[in-house]
Amino acid sequence: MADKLTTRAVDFSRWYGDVIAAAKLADNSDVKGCMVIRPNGYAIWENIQRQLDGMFKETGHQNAYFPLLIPESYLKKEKEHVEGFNPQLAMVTHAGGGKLTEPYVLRPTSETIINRSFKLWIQSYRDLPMLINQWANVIRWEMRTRMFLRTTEFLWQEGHTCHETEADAEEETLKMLEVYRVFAEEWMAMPVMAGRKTDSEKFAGANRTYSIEAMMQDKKALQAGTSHNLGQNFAKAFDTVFQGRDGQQHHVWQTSWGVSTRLIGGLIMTHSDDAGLVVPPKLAPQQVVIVIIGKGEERAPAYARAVQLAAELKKAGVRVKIDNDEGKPMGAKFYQYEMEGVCVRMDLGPKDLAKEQCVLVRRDDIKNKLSVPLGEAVAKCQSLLEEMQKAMFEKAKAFRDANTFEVNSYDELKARANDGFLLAHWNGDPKIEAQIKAETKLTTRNRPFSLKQEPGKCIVTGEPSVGRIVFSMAY
RNA sequence: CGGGGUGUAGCGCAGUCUGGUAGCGCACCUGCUUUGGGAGCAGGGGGUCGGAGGUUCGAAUCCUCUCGCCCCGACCA
Repeated sequence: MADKLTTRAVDFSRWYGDVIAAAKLADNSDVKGCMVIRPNGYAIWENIQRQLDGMFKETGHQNAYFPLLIPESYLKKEKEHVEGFNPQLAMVTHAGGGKLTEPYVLRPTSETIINRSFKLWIQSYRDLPMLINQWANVIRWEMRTRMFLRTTEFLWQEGHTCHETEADAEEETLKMLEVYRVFAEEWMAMPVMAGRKTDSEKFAGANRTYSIEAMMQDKKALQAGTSHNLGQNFAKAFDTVFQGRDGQQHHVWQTSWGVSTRLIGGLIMTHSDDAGLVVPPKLAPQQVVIVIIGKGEERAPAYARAVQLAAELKKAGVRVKIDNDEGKPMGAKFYQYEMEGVCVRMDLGPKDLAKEQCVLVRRDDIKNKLSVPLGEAVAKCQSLLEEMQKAMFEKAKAFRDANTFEVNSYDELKARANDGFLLAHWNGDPKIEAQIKAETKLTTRNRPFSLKQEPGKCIVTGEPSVGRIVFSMAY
């Protein structure tokens, strides 16, 4: 643990891996692309889950669980869907000592198997809307994997809903995208652009896909969440129908939306620094650590005081622990907690007690040591956590805004390819989009709602454009 | 699947060319000392050297085959 991390400037990718190892978030496993999520990493996921789950419940959704194994024939029912997912499927062909008559697919997403249930559950418009969410693991056979960002197996939630009208489905799609936006910005302190994906970037089987896109510290984009308006594509494939107010049978209008453990990768690449992990207080496994300083007998009074303070902090809902281990030098502990991303460190030793104060250090501002009277320490810890949450968002937002540019020619787009988010006019033709991708590696991220759409000329063809769209290098 | 790299202790590596029965740093364990930014000393535990086969009196080292992992591309949340 005494080793320093690779710095971001030297090698961003290695730095990312070093942070994950140093903060004990995850290990590689013996299965390619699959990772072991360690307690520190899983605690972040649990905090993400707890908050999002509450938000889903508030918007009327219920959790359910559907099988991991999906008959292959289900996937094949929706043409675009099967074409999109085929290369990524893992299949169970043998079980119970023999070959199966029909292979089972390990779910890459659950639209098909959930429609099988929707078909049974829904009879009339009175059963709508049907608002279901599932917390699950999924398997997608990826060529190239990266911890948290793209793993063969990942954890996620997938919302699946059915509605009476197309407008209701569209409203739901946008509502859940907004839930994601609020969660990303208020809980992850990660500014995102919410907007619509182009047809070539949309989900296989959807009519429209919306996403939230964040900017990482290397100026690459990360698609952090998606929400799809599925139209009646799956309903028609699975014959998911309801009797309408008009007495006739209609196919339901559906949505699906999801975020995954990829968010943890986004968290790391948005906020962490060369000293290690930085996590927003609202999601941090450990918010405060009290480090006892001193030798032998002189530690006892500090420890006794720390126990009191920790009890008060816990009562106030703060996740706190005390480090009274005398075996390690203080400095080593400081570096350790910085790598692990503990939000606030309180140093408490004989010198502090003599002055009735303690030293507080905020993780996103480690050079700034604050001396705080012990009587105010609990309140100060709480306010530091709140300030840190806000400061992290503001810092990330300032970075994103400083690396977002309008570009007005193809040459300029090429020249600035690695500079961040590039707002450019494009004629809407998928072929031009593909050409740009092939020539520059830049992809369209989305058409942000916040970006006022004014007509212009396509930077490649000079043809009319309805408005600028965001191009960026992406994960 | 193509290109490159690499497998020796938990991690990082040396040893391989020139075969002689495995070593270093960190981590870990015990004891003493130490404590306001990565501690010191002493002692200790842990590896059938990715796997299989071969050559040899003898293989981490040479030969053959095989497997895994990492990085770069095509694919993708």
